[in-house]
Amino acid sequence: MPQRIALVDCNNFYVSCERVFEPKLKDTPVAVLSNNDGCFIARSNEVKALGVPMGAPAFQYKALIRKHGIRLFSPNFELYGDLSDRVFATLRPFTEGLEIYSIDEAFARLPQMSPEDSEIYGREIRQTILKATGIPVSVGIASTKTLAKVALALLKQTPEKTGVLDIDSLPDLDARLDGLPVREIWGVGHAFAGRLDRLGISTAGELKRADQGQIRKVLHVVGLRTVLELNGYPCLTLEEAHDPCQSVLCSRSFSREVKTFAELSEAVAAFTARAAEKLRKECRVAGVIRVFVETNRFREKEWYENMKSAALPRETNGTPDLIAIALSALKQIYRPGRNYKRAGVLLLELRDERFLQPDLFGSAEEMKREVELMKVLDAINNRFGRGTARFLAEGIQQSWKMKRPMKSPAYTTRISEIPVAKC
DNA sequence: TCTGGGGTCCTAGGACCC
DNA sequence: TCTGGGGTCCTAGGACCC
Repeated sequence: MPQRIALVDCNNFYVSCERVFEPKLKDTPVAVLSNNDGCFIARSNEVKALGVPMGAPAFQYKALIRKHGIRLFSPNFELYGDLSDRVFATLRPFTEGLEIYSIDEAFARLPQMSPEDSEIYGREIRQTILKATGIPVSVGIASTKTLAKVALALLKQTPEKTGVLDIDSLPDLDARLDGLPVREIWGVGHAFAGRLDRLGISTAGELKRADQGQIRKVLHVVGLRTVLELNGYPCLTLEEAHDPCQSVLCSRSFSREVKTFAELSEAVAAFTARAAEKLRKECRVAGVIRVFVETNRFREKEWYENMKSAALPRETNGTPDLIAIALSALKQIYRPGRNYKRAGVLLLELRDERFLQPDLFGSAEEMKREVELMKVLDAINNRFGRGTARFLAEGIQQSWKMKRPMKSPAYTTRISEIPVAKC
């Protein structure tokens, strides 16, 4: 019997998180915007039905927002991350292996059972997660990851909202695949869909039956794997272990345009500090740091972007060393007279911090002191909130900082913000 | 006026080496 | 006049995902 893979996907996840703590928002139009309240990054079904696409800029929909009373939120990733942890902790006991794929979805290996039984099992998972966390999920079940994704796509087409589908329970699967646009397939993006269209392939069914040699030529091995998976041959394994990360990125758009080197360097220092913090949390050290800046690509006639990578004299995850290198890299790409809208810091060539060793001219003592200092810094910021203790280079006012005026409280992670029950 | 952020993997092409 | 072949490493860019 082939393996059973379930894809558990949280419905409209960020919106669902907000609704957990404001139940009256159920069945009303709700959306979550990106930082600076720029774009739609999550939409309730009601907002989707109004025709607001994913990633749409909010300012273009002002009239619609007002007309339908769409309730907007600034993003609250602290809340979403915590609820995500709870959802997957609830899911885990139902599975024989779990791959947490993103903040709102996970692949799970299910015990062997028939499609009928697996749907019953899926509904039990759904009920349990809903009861434990308040988050509604959908479950797609199949013999490969790609087909489990297809099951979810087919689920969305069906009017009856059971929320669970085992693809092998469908008597008319081939007909359903012929009705599914190829762009809906996991692994087929904008560019691949265009190339497939030129081959006369526009549906999932056609892709499944496509000539594999031709696919390999046009979409390379990545596309070939997708075709094999559609045919029930697993090519993508369940990645149960959390792979150590290969890179750490911190980038932000500014709330306004930034002109001076002083302000830009504050921002880059702050992003570096944040990236270093993430690095330490993952117990990694970086060998290379890359800094990039960008003007507003929607407005500037002469759009400017540039980046500079710099090797670190020794691998580290200490904020002061990283800031020093980042700022000297920034100096090389900063051009006066530009209006910068975005900047970022990328840490690369990461390694496990256990392999850290002092460089030829540094002392082990010094290194130890730095590690201790970072531990204290992280402990303070964990306890009292991010940025409580920071480096002067990051600035004090930080007036360029992104804005989140409509953010909900950190209901589940800050003692001062937990909901209060009133009788 | 106002357009997100964080990742991974793969390929192509150039530099360089023997 | 005649000017190889194979390998690795690096980087940039493309493609995908949520």
